[in-house]
Amino acid sequence: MGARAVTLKDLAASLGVHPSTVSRILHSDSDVAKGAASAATAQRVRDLAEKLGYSPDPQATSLRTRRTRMVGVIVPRLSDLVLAVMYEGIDEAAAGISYSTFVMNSRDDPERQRQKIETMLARRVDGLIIGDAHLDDNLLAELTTRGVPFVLVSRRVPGYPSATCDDIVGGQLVAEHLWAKGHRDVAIIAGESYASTAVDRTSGFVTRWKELGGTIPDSAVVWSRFDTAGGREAAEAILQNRGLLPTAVFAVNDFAAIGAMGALRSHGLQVGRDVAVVGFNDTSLAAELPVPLSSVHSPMLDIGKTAVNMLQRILKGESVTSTRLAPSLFVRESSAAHSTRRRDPAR
Amino acid sequence: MGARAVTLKDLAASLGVHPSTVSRILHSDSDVAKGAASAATAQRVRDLAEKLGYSPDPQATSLRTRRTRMVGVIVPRLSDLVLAVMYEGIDEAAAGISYSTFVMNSRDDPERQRQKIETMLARRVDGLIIGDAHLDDNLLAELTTRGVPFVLVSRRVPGYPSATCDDIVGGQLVAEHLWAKGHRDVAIIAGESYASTAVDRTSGFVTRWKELGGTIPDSAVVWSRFDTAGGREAAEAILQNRGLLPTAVFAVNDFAAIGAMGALRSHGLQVGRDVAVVGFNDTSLAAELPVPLSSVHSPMLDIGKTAVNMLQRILKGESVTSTRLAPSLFVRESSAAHSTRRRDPAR
DNA sequence: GCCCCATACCCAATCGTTTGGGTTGTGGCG
DNA sequence: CGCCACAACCCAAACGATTGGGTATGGGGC
Repeated sequence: MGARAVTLKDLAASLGVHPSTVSRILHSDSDVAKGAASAATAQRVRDLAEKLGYSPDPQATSLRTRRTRMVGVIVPRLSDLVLAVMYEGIDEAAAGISYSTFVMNSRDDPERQRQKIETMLARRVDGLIIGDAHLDDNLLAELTTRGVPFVLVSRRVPGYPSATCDDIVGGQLVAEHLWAKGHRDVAIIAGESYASTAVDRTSGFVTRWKELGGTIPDSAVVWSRFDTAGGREAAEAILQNRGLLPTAVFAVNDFAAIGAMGALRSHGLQVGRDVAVVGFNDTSLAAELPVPLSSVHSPMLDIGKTAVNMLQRILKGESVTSTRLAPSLFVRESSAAHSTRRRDPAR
Repeated sequence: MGARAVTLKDLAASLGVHPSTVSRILHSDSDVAKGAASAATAQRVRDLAEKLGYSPDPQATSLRTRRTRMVGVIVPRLSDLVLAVMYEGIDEAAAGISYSTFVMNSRDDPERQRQKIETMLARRVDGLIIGDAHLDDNLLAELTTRGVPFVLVSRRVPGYPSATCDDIVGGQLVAEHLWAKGHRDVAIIAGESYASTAVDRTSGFVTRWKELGGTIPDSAVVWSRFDTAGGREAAEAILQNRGLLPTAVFAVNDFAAIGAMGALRSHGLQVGRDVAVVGFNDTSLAAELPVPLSSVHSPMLDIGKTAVNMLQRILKGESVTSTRLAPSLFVRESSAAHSTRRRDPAR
């Protein structure tokens, strides 16, 4: 780097005061560091710091204070739009309280997950935001016993603090919508069973569906990957099952929904007329697709910001409770029509 | 954090040697730190370090060595799939040489861009990878005079080291493809004029098109945002222009292409039959869309990795030359058909 | 027997900040 | 006039690692 950065000592030397005095002055949030320096001196110090563009060395500060003001964020994939947006919320909120964030991709692989967490801890992050929690792993228990502060985001795991969308309610909204549109035969592309998002959205849907008087066979719930290819495969599986013939498909993720739309179209079905499709997350793409996709909006930015707030409180030693933010359904062309097709096993 | 981390001094004390000895042993990549310690001692040290899970404090190390092994990455938006994938490449390559990366979003806003760069420099990153370079800004010149090491990624600016796709060739590929399919009236959704990706892809297309004997009026080149909504608006503008009536549309970005497909469909045109559409980047979505989208594949992961390699060489003081990685065209249903529609001004 | 030279270490300064504890000097009060 | 409080500073020891120098010890060569 070009010019040697200006240090506290430099400032102190050129003003003829002691570094510690400069430190105290620059630190005090009050206008005058009470007891540390005269108002005049304080002003001189601040002026010079400003003029020379002094910025404290975070490494030195961290070394002394034992806090890095860095948080580690771990997500399945950053190229998953949903997590990318949450991360934007996280980063924005973190920047607002002058924290910096490290992100890493775990690809939802438990081993990689541990490894990434270790490298973040080796970097001495103050805490973690975990976006790839698995329901069936004891990683979180280990972190707790090691005393690592963390919050979950996107996915929840009972017993640990999390900021998520209320996925159960989200699933219910879809159930109510499809029921109201006259659908009685539905299938669910349910996502990965280790993710609470998938489980909750599915169970929310199924529970409400049954409350409304509907039935839904186990074979109508297809677990899948969250991406487009996964959605396509799941839809193929559904179409293969001659006993089903759903008039509507609920995919717990927009990308899976897009894949499903592709598969349905390949089978000569027109989405929005022959079959309804509803996704989840209301990613920016949903409204803009050739056939606009109905989707449950989850407040991804806010979820990210909430996670940061929670982590901040945990770092302060306060206790927090998990937050579930309210989703809302956006009905678009893919599921706007009333169901006309009746069950027709002879098709 | 729970247990106090174990330090060099701890290791030294419990083995009865001096911290500096431990440091030298743990440092030497060779089996024995030559001249520093006996093989036996070295082994004892390494064993204990392993057993106690010693990991050096990066803050302390950085303070002393004046290098943080962190690189700052700045992108327009991480929720832009293209940059997200490049970032994955960057992060992977960086992790491979035990560097960590900070990412920040500039939203392509020059002020925000500067501000984010300043906070990265305040964090004392060793270098920058810049993914949102504007052709018309002198930020890069400033960084150069300040002696900040950086490389550009995704977008290039003449005179600065960059790792990009060869966008000119990419544009040419599309021109050749559409020409071969019999199209003679085309429109371009050109992207943001401050981004080399947009400019190069467009000029590559136009140049080749003219070489092939085609003509393309200025009004057929519509500058736009890179996202879905931008593509939709641009397509609307093209359709509004009664003088055009293109049989094919080239969008310099897949998301813009998706938006355009939506607009075309709203106007009763069937993509792949009535009008061809070609995108750029070959994002994971392209192949999976209801109407699979032809797209120019750009090796995003490799671009990211290349950028890291280049930065590493710059940090070592070596000189580097910009790299342009070869694109390749994937033809899919959206542009597979031969053009049948002839110019029909009376439509 | 003496000198020299590896070998195997130890010492201490240093990176830039923070922070608990001095140390002056001045003014006010009784 | 003596004392005390207070303002306005200074001092020095950390934090954990690195690194350019020492310094004992022992063995080999002559």
